[in-house]
Amino acid sequence: MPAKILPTEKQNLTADAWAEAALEAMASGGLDAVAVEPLARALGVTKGSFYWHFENRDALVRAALELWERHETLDVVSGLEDEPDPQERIFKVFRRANSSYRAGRLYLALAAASDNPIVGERVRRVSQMRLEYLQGCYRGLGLSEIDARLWSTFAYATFIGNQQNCTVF
Amino acid sequence: MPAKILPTEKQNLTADAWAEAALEAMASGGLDAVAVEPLARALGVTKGSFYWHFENRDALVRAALELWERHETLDVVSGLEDEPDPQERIFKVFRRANSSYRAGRLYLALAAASDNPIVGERVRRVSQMRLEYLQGCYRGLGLSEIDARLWSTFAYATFIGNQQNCTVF
DNA sequence: CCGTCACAATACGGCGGCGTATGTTTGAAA
DNA sequence: TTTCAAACATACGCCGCCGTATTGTGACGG
Repeated sequence: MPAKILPTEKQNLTADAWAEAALEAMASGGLDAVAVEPLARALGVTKGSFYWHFENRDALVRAALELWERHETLDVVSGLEDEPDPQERIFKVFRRANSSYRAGRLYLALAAASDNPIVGERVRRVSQMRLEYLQGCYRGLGLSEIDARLWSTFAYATFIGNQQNCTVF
Repeated sequence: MPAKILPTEKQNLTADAWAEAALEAMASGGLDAVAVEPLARALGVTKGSFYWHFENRDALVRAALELWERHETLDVVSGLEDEPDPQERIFKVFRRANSSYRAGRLYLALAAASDNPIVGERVRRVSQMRLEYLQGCYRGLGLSEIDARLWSTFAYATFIGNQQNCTVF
């Protein structure tokens, strides 16, 4: 949210605001909760506004996923380039990823909707980027390629499972 | 499916058949895919049949969840009472649970829909039963109460995360 | 042969979301 | 001031699902 400071108090909606609201809905109600009219009501506008910003509902889903992918990659990996120690990187990246309850619910909803081709492609890409990053950290610890792959997938699976259990309970 | 062998080839639908179809739909399309009319089409009947067997859609969801709970408890735990070795029990229970791809998708869909009170209650109960069973196994290995709890949750989280990754990829 | 009962088909009204077509406001440039 | 386009509102038709009410049908006991 760039938060443009402009004279008008009543801000016009941006496409990113819609995408953000779509993520919010997806986190709390799954992919099917990304519906135009309920979102419009939540944003205090009508869908006449929506169809100016987007072509249709699928375009909104795509935009939301792109936003999510950016958040997942930038917000987690950024700020770790100046951290030289791989062990410290692993700690920090898990701590950072575990901080948000919403992120867990979001990933769970997206994983459950991964049969949808639009969602599935993005989810697989994000998962692979996470795994490759982790694998790089373990390689930095001196592990072989195979061992790094083993331990990263192991650690990631434990993380995902714990996250899923936390959102269920 | 008791598979009643009766003269009539054209079998009448039972409530369990509807519940089984509901589970099938849930596994491949989430909770919202449990819709009366699409299920009726899939079963080759009309919804006029459905509303004779069930009060409404929620009743179907409840029946499907009960069926799922029975499968999860009976199909996994049954046949392990004659296995005395806890280590062997842990092996077998994980192997058995990992056998079905559909079960993974089902649990993922249910976990994603656990904000629904009907679903959430059942999911939490099943998860706890699984955890307690695992904890019992680890206790049987000689671990203390605390250690057994630690290792069982750890193992279960790894299992769940790996299962989720497998359904995504 | 006839009721009747389990099971299913048909028909209907309602609701909510999608997308479109067309107004209406507003800010800023010309 | 006029003009124009961005941003939103309004109104409409369509479709899919829910639930109800009513009717239909095949099997079985009497």
